[in-house]
Amino acid sequence: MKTVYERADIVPLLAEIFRELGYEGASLSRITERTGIGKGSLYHFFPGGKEEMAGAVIAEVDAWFEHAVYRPLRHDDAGEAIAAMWTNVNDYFRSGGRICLVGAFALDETRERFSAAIGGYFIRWIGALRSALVRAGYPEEEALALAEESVAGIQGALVLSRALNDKAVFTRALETLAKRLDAAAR
Amino acid sequence: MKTVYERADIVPLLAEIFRELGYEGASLSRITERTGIGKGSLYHFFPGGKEEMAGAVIAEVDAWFEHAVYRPLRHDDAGEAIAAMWTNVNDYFRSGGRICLVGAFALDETRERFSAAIGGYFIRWIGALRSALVRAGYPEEEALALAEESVAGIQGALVLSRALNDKAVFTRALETLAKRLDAAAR
DNA sequence: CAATGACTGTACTGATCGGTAAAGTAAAGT
DNA sequence: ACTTTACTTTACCGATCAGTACAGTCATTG
Repeated sequence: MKTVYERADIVPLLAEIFRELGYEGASLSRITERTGIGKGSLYHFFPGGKEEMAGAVIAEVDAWFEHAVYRPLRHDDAGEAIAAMWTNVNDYFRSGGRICLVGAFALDETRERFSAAIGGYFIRWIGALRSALVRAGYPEEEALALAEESVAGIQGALVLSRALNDKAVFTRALETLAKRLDAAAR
Repeated sequence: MKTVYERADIVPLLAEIFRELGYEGASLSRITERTGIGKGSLYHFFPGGKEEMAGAVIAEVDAWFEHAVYRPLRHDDAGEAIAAMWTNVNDYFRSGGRICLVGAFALDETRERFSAAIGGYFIRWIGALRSALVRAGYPEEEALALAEESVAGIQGALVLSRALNDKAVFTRALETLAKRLDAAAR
């Protein structure tokens, strides 16, 4: 028997593994064990090895956010896009049950390998949210500060809810952050 | 020539290494390489190996916060203790140049090994801050929400400032969080 | 049906992993 | 001076690491 994969099918599996184990913790044998995909196949799709795999995962995460969050924030109705951001973020991170791969990579030496991609992810998130807040009527400076605070707040909520093993911490934090943007808008 | 160490001298060195490389990334050979301490010595002080080393590091971090932050928050003048927390936290994390080891461990599977210690660290931080806020005049519920938000905000600021490689993000975030506690107190 | 090219499975490499064993060294206790 | 204790150094172990090589297997194409 022989199961045939496509690169696009593999990346989400890799994403889940890197998320749970981190870059160093995700060894090739654990990857093959949990995906059922042999080393031969992995190196066929990712000749650059583990680093290329992690790079592909970051790129896919980035693409998802770009499509589902950043672009709406930049171009759609500001209020709707911001509201959609909160629900999309809550769903994406499974109410705190899933962590942010990019944020996790930023914390250890893995950052050195992917600093451009990691930086870009957050820069664009903050920039897109800032843009929406400006369109919603905030002054430039306040919009930037609030955007930065919101993105940091999400990352912190992920750390805290995982540390306390309590999803409620995450959803509660998102609600507080969302209300702050609404409240300040009036 | 023979250099003799004490356990208490080694733990801070280990702390810096685990912080930078993460639990999985901190291999024994990299530890001996960076500290100059041989495996024999390490296993003499930490018979439980890497896991005991990381446990000792967490315990020391925890003890520092307990002494420098949590205890003042619980027993000293509320306003002063909160103000001291912000400056101590800013110094401890070197204005964002240093990450929170406990927070980093919470994000990957390392959490499984140390879940009790990790959970306790944050529970006590939030509890102590909550206590100070109550003494400062906040109603119980609001105090808890603000404490949780502050601790999460610090963790998020560390992630973000490291991702953007920009210490200003961290200090700015701390100022915003500090002002929120002050503002709500009036 | 033959040949091609995309993909998989297996077997392997040298390096490094966490951990162990024991000889060696220095200082303190007697 | 001799022993004990504390610590370091060196050498080693089996397991696992990332990565490579290549024969085998299939669907597609001519």
